[in-house]
Amino acid sequence: MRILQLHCDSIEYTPTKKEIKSAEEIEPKKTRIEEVVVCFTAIEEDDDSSVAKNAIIDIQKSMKQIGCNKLLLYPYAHLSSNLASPGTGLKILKEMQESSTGIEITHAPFGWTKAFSIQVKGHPLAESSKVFSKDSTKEKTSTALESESKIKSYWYIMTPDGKMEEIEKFNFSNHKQLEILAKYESAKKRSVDEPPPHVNLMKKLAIADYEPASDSGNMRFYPNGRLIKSQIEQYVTDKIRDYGGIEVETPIMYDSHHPSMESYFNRFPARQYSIDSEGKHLFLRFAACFGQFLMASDFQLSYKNLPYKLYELTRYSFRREQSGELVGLRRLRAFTMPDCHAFCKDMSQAIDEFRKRFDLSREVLSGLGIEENDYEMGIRFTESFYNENKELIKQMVSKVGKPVLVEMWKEKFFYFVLKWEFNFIDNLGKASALSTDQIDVENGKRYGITFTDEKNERQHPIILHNSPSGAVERVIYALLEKFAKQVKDGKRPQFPLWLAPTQVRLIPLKDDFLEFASNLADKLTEQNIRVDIDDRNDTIGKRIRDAEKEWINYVLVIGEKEINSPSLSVRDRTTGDVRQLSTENFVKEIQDATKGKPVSKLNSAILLSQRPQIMV
RNA sequence: GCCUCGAUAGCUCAGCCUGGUAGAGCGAACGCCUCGUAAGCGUUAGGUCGCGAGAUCGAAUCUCGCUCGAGGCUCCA
Repeated sequence: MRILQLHCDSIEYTPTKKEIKSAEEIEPKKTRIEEVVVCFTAIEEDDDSSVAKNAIIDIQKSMKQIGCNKLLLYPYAHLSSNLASPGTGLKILKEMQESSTGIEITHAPFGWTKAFSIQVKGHPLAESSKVFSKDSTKEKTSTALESESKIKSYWYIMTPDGKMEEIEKFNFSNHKQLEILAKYESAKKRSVDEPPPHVNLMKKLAIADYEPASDSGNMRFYPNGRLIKSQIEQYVTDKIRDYGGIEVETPIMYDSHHPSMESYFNRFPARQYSIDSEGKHLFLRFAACFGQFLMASDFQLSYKNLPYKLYELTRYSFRREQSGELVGLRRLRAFTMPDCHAFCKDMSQAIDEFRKRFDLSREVLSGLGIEENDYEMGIRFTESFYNENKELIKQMVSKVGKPVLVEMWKEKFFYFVLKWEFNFIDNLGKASALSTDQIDVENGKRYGITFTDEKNERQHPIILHNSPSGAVERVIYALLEKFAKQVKDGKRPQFPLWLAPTQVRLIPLKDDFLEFASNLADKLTEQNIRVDIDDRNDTIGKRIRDAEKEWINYVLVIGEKEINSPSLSVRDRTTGDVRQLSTENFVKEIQDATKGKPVSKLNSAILLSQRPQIMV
């Protein structure tokens, strides 16, 4: 709230014209007041009753000082560029008027254009300006964020045979990773004094980097990173569409005063980015839920259409995580999230679908190169859901084939009754969720999503929220952390061939062989193989070393021998050996290794001499 | 948000403790070399030492403030 306070001999104002629809209903007549303090007042966004009270107390104090007993509150928008909505403005103005004591107080009409003339006294205390804001600098937190810390959870380990053991009594000696997850989630543990290894790798492999000109947690992706990310995005999208997901695209920002948003806000514990635009208070989505639910609520759904699966790959979702929580590609403020919702007619259908998505998620992770022993499962449910669906839960745990972490809530705190996630455990013992799915029993109603059932009655669907891979950036993080671990164990890490930015590098020994190499490159490119040519004027050893540093799987030196022979000399990075292969067999080997995965063209100049160095 | 640490060439870093003309390697440009499976050689260019103040004859170096970044904590439904 901003106030310009003037001690006046007199003020005279005349309302001339309504400025806004919600202007006060008054008789526009000339008003004159003598010996008065006039407060030109702008009520700003975030002002509330406490601000009104503080302001009036402060004004009364100064009025006492100058010995004046008459106050005119004069709504004056021009003091601020961050005004509250007219409704709030008027409400707070009235609150100020009502909470005053022992003075004569009036206000000039709100929402009117007014003409005024004023005579200000000339003493030192006659003019002052004041700014009031909420006393606490405390951030607005959603009720979900606040209640999160109050949740009462019971922690168990469930073994593949379906037995639940209290976490304190479980013998973790053969389940070190699960122990880390359990300790990580249920208690707090451990201080690490080094940056996670993937941060260095993401720079050295020219995948991604921090962007100092943006907000923290908003990364830049270099050509290599863009290609890898794009391949993962395409793969996950293909898998979800095979499963039956229907891809859509929805806006990334929403009006926080939209009725469906306001209540969801309070059920989803995330901090948001806000954008003010033309009086609207917008926020950047922190999930794809909004868009898909709003869309689905406009669809005319029959039980015959269900389960109906909507899918969106959000580039991006935004969560304003606390600055200290951000780490490399593990935790970001802007991230790409495949999000697939299934609208189901009843719990039985939801559970059937839930099973399918569980299998889908395991398959997707495996296709990405993240295997079962790379992650640990966590499963969370309400006590009542567990009692009614023990078989489902036991079957899922048995499928994983190893003990899983269980969190059980006495009552429903969130909008879901069951949730599971696969957690990747990194080199520093940090757990982060990849795939996840939830059974949501609230949002169908909240968003007014309905379908017509067999009896021609309107019902709200149960909604599943699945991300079969988790955030794409986080998948890259998991892969890089896995690679770092392999390096530590003395192994040579390797991107799955379908993710490698360059799959084949040709090294012509001399310029004379460049043409041959180009022709070969064209041939391989036609077969959807990503091939480039190191035509730089460096020794053969140097160029092979550079290819090694880029983790390129196949290196082919092109010299006299190759030109005069039908076979290629293929240096295979996994072994370091050179093999003689015909072009056909070489192509086949690559196509077999990348079968069923998306293809993408090289995302850099084919000649290395034409590429800038990305020094990171 | 709290604590700790950091900021010097395009990149990685040395120099700072103990104040006195700004250093290396990599990379880049140019030239030599035309090479057979993890680093060939030479020359050159490239810096407002994050910003601001203080003390000093003199500051990359000491002191204070600020900005930005990173890690940890908290957090991660």
